[in-house]
Amino acid sequence: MKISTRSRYGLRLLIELADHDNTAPLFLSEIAKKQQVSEKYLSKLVISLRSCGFIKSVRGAHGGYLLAKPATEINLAQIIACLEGEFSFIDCTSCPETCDRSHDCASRMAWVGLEKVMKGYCEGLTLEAIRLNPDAPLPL
Amino acid sequence: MKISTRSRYGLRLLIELADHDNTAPLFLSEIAKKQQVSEKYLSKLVISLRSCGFIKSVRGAHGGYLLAKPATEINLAQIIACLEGEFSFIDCTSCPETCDRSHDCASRMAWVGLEKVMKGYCEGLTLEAIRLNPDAPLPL
DNA sequence: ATAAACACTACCAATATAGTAGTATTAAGA
DNA sequence: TCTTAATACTACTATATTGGTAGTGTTTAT
Repeated sequence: MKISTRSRYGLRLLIELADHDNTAPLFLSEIAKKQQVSEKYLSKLVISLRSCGFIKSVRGAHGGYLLAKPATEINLAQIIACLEGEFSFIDCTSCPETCDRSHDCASRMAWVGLEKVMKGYCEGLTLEAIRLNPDAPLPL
Repeated sequence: MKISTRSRYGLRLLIELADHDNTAPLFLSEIAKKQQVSEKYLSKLVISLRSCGFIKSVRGAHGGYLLAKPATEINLAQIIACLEGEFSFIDCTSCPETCDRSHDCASRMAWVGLEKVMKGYCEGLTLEAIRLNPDAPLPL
């Protein structure tokens, strides 16, 4: 039940972009260096982030990446959904057919509730709020 | 970020025990059959569940398993911690040393908050409450 | 033209998860 | 006391996921 490095690195990358003056693009090489992460690996993440509409890229020399929309309009639930494929803690919550006991499963109820709580928190937390690093991590 | 089958099966097994009259032990073979899961696989889970003090076993013929304490005194956070090894969504929350940027990491705050919310929910949900299948968090 | 940057595809390695096999131990009951 | 039904334990294998690399193609400022 660990969050993957995709989400971890991806969020950090977005924070980096949000922190940066958004008029000029940021090189991936620069982000990679600053975060001490493989540029090649990040280059796979940005494809997802771009297709989800969080960032836009500038190709060619002096290219790079910038946020495609204000950090106030991106929330953690969206970022996770983008990088993990979907926001789901267990398959039978979104797709009851994956298990034939879904119709009457006490344990499923617990998982559905947990996922709901997680989603609520993440939807309420914007990239901007994360970036500003509130010393109290505002629980729901 | 999926919950593992260990936790899923483990929770279902505990519910089975909680549903059962706790004076006589339940065979693992019976639980496995009822849940249509490999008995061998369950036999590994019960070792963890027993060492965490949730269940007790009766060896020999007519043996089996029963709850070691009331279902009201076991909560979901404990069950997850038992079966996943620990209740942790990301390593740097409980152990900042795993990452050298922990001291000032905006993204870490977000994960700490998420984990806190998850833990809060799970600690508040007892096995008994799960078993009783509250109509609360139930969309199918 | 050249070099700097992203875009894309394919692959490999490491780890974690899921599941199996087989043996040892315990205890009820004939 | 022998047999049988059950848990206890150790070791192994298979599969899936994750993390990461390699290499080539494309775009564009200079």
